[in-house]
Amino acid sequence: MKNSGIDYNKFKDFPKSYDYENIEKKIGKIWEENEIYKFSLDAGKNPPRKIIFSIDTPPPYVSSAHLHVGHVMSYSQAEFIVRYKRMRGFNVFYPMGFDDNGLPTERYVEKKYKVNKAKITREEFIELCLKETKIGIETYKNLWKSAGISVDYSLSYSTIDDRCRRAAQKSFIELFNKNLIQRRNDPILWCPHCRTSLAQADIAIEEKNGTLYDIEFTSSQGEGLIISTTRPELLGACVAIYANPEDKRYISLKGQEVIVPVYNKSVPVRYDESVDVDYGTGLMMVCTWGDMEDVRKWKEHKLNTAIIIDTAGRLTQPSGTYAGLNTTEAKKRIVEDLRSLSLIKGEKSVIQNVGIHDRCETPVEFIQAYQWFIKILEERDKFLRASEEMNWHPAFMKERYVEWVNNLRWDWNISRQRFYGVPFPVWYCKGCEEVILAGEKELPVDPLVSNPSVSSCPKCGGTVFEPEKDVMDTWMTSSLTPLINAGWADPERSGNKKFMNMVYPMSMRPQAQEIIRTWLFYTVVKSVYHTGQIPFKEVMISGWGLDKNGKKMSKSLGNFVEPEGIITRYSADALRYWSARANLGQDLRFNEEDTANGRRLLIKIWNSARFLITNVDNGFNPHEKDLAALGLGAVDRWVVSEFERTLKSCEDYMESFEYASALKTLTDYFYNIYCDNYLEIIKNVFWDDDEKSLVRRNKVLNVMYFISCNLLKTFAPFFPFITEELFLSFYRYFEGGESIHLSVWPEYRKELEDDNSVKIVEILLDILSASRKLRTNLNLHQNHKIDKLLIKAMNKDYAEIINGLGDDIKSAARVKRIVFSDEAYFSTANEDIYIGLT
RNA sequence: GGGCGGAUAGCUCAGUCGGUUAGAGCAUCGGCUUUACAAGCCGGGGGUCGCAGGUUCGAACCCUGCUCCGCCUACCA
Repeated sequence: MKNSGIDYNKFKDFPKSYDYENIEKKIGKIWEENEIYKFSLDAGKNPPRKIIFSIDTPPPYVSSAHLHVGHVMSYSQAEFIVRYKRMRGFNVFYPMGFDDNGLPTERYVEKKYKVNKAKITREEFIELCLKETKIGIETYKNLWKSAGISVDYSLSYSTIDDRCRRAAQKSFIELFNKNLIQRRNDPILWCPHCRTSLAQADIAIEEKNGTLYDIEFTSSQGEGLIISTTRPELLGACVAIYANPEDKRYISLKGQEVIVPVYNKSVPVRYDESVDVDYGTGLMMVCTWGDMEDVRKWKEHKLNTAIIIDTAGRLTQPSGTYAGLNTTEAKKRIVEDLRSLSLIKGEKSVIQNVGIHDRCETPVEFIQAYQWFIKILEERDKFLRASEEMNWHPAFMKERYVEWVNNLRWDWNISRQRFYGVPFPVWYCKGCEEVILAGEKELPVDPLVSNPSVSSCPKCGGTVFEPEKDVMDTWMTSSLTPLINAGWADPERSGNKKFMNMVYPMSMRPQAQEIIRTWLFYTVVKSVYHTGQIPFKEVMISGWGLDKNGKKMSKSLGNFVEPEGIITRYSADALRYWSARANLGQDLRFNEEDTANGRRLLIKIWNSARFLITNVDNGFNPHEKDLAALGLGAVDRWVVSEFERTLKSCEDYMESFEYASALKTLTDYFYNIYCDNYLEIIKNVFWDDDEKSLVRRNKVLNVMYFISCNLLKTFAPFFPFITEELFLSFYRYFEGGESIHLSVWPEYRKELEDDNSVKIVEILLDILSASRKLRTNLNLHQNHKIDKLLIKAMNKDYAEIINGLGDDIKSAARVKRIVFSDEAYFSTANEDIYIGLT
């Protein structure tokens, strides 16, 4: 690049301190104004970016109030890799979505406005949701921008927008046509608080303290039978008594009926191997339905049905006097009644594992209703095979996925009896219940406001249609993010198979560990079903940000650290430094000290660059000659050689997503080799004005430029702000280009590795280290110039090397002369070399 | 009950293929301020690598068992 127009004088005024607060704001603006991260299919002439690297980034859900540094950690860790890939010449496709439909948003709005589903109209509710969605998106964007997340925000999608609704509905129709979706009247998981059905993935397990009651039933022959249960309120729903077929105590009950207390109804005795002989009395009551096991027995043994709980979790008429009570109240009442009948024969405290709805923590019940299911149980193998085709980082995270798939119990129920979600593109014929689907061109459609395109039922000719009122599970949409990003359901892209093939399967899916069973799994399901392909090639799973005591940060615990304050006090780059300290997939405690360390590193980077910038001479041109052609001294070759090794190792780490080790390698080099040794050894050349120093100065400047510029580039994925600022205010004049983040990653040049220089400089470093120790022992200032450095070298080769390094040793040890002398008494790390100072 | 991860210096964490005396940062202690940086530099001290066995010439690392912490999962009602 031509550099005759450079104003070298302004380099002399380079700011002494790094004003991160203002500079980060300024750089953020520059990126935005110049659209540095904008995706374009034909992006980049220099360098040409032919291969697309596409990222399926998590769309955060609307409630932005819960954001903490752990989120920044997760997004940053993925972003280190993205920035690295961008500098490696990939055309980065990095869209950001916002997950703002479905129950999470509804829950958030319910809490914030203290409303509930029963007391608000659908329209009012949706309006509030849309309002909060907008606020949430803005808050998120601002935070991600201030954290330096280099997404192309013009590619944003929101899971409630037309595009996403179209995709979700298209997915439904396609799966329906492939016979992978069906509507069934099944017992399902139900949240009495949200009054909606749920899928297995929406359930969390919570340990609760409960009571195990021993209740006396009566056999048809009048014999008392003790049965232990934690749910006496379900007595009215009891449809059978079970024993283990091996249990001799109860063989005689075979064929008998048992009288359920309070209700005085007869239920049959059945046998099943799943009954634990040693639990309680070995007798078990089975209800409609207390848990999944009840459901299984009900199905397999075709038991009677006695439903006594309604959609609000209240007992119904068949429960008799308990009708209208919720389960907790009913339990209390029925226990009182049993007690007065002397039928409670014992009780003890137990810890139960109760399934709760993960959004509202209400214990789930089982009810029966027509629901839409996506078949997943019979296709497990496909989903397991898909996991083999993806590269998992870290590898052990795959196990969690495999475990989940192996433990699936239910097909995926996608029906939700809620308001704010994507509607099913479905009507039912009133005459024959035939399912009428919307046409693909009509999408997105809301059957509550539109009519089907057919005027009569193709099956029975009926002309009256009922719209499906339920909405789809929010994961029905977010499971499509790779396809949404690829324009799979976009009419304007429909002719452009080429684009889809370029970005899909996505190159990388970064995400947090807790949504492996939901987002990751469901995305695999959809991809396999729709395209027969895996959705992405690389899976990158981050750990959690923990608080100081090792607890997961969460709003409810009140232990979360807000990123904004940290960014203000320490800078976004410093927060990213903390994020880079955890190995991928490992949880990391948040420690303000670490961000302070990050800030120290940034300041050091600033100052070391400043040392170069303020010392370049007018007309300085680092590209005049190749480094190798400058006739460098041993120390220069050493620092370059070590850099090349560092670069190689950094690259290898980044390629395997081990950003933490990459950064560690870089900072070790930067501190120990470049700053503390190289700069300390050579800095004399800027103080002395003798002929020798002047000649040396030019070489040193070239070396400093080479190292610091390349090091800056390798730091850029981690610290995008400070590296950009330094690039724009200095290096750009020699490198060209408009952003360090669009510049080319340094080329590893093996020919610059120089083992000989490393060996030679090791001797210098041994002497330097010993002289520093000696100065400390003598209470001498490290820079205080001393007259003589005494050296005793008990090996001829060493003496020769030391002679050759004379100027550098004098410079490094801050001495005027080197004298070989047997009076050198102070040992160095090299047992054949001793030194002394006089 | 099953699965996964973790336990290394006072604290937060590295530790690659099993290989010299187990590392870093912070903290701590001592020293040093005109000459990139005191938000700095130089130096020191600090470890039974969770416990117990085993394999090996050699183990923080591999094997077995156990303890504690975290997460996921499960039908002891």
